[in-house]
Amino acid sequence: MTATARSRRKTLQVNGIEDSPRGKVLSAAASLFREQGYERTTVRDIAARVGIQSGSLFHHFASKEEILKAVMIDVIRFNTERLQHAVAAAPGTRAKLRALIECELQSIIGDTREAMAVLVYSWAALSPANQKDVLGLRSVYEQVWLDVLTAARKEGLIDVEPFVLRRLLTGAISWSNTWYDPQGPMSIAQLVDTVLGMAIRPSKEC
Amino acid sequence: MTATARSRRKTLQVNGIEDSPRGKVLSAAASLFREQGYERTTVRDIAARVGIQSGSLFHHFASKEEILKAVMIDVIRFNTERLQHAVAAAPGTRAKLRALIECELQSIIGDTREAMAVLVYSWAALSPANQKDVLGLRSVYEQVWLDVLTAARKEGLIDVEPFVLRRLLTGAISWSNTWYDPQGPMSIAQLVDTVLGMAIRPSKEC
DNA sequence: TGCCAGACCAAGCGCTTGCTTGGTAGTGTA
DNA sequence: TACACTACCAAGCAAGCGCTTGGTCTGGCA
Repeated sequence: MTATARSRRKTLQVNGIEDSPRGKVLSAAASLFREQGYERTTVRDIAARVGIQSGSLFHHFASKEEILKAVMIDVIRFNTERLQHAVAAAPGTRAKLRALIECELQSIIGDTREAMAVLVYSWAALSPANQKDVLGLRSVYEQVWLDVLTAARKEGLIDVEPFVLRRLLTGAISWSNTWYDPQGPMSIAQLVDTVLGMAIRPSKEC
Repeated sequence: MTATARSRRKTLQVNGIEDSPRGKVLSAAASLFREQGYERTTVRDIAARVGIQSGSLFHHFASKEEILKAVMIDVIRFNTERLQHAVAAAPGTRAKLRALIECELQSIIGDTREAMAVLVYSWAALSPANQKDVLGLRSVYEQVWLDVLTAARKEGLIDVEPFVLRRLLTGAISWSNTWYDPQGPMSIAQLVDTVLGMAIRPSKEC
């Protein structure tokens, strides 16, 4: 890609990260962290993918862990915003629930796939203090889910305690990044419906 | 613990691993890999927990990765056997399905919790050749699941394609090791029923 | 009693790691 | 022209890593 072409595409990259020098580092780091894990990825790997020297990374980030944290924060912010919009736009509780599932699947197997995998698999690499910071943002995201699930329960749409259901769905959905193939025979919409079918109270489906 | 007490408990430890010198290393390694991840755990950490020098580890294992591989293989063998027995003992397809879920939850939040977490989170640390070896064993385990799910579908007990359902359940179940607390308000039996309720065809529950 | 094999120690090698340092090129502003 | 600022390079340091080496101790068997 030429420098001109690169500077023209200036808003969002593959995973909701800007095309600034900083953004390019985050984008490269997210891919590498996903491919090899955080610890197996060296700062030299990241620098090489960006096309700079390893020392130059520290002009943009104070430490390797700051890069990891920034990847996580960016992807949570991006996905929280998307989730909130999708829920606001959906007409009823059932539609809101479907929107949540669709949104989260989109995050995990679609545009923010790389960074989301990092969030799950490299969590333990963050220091406790940084974990706490990231969890704070994460809880906003989770609250959107819990509000809808609580409403769904009041309406008798679901049978299971919202906290428990949310956690089972988190697992089912996030695991899909290990197997789901967008080019495969199953469409995302089909997968959304399947997951929705698992979540919703049996009798409401008859 | 005295040496006498240790040698008396001679068969299985916390995670289905023997109480030989080799077994003690595997047991310590499983805990540490789970607590800190594979890469962040040094051979010195493992040796210290066992109470030997780091170099002495290499009298029992050729490399650090061999330790990881051995942890994975042992836990898969142990759980495959348990799964097979549980399925054989269950009377009908519905009972077999319930047994599968119960067994897997037991593996993940019960006795082999540590090693199972390692299996999920440190997978990428294995070389491709070792991944292939471990996958070979894993496929035996998965086949037990698929056989039951295929039968369940023929009987109209489930609605979803076995492959897809298995993967959604894998995620939902394995994620529970991040949140389920055996001392908490929810019993394992309740959790099993909840998961079973999600798997089984809606109309069959009415 | 002599011997051997398994289990372990003490020391350290060679390499990679995250990160620091001192300096340079290019750009915008006054 | 002078200055400031951002982005970057080239070189390398100190620490920590997986693993090796040569040797010691001990229990069991011939």
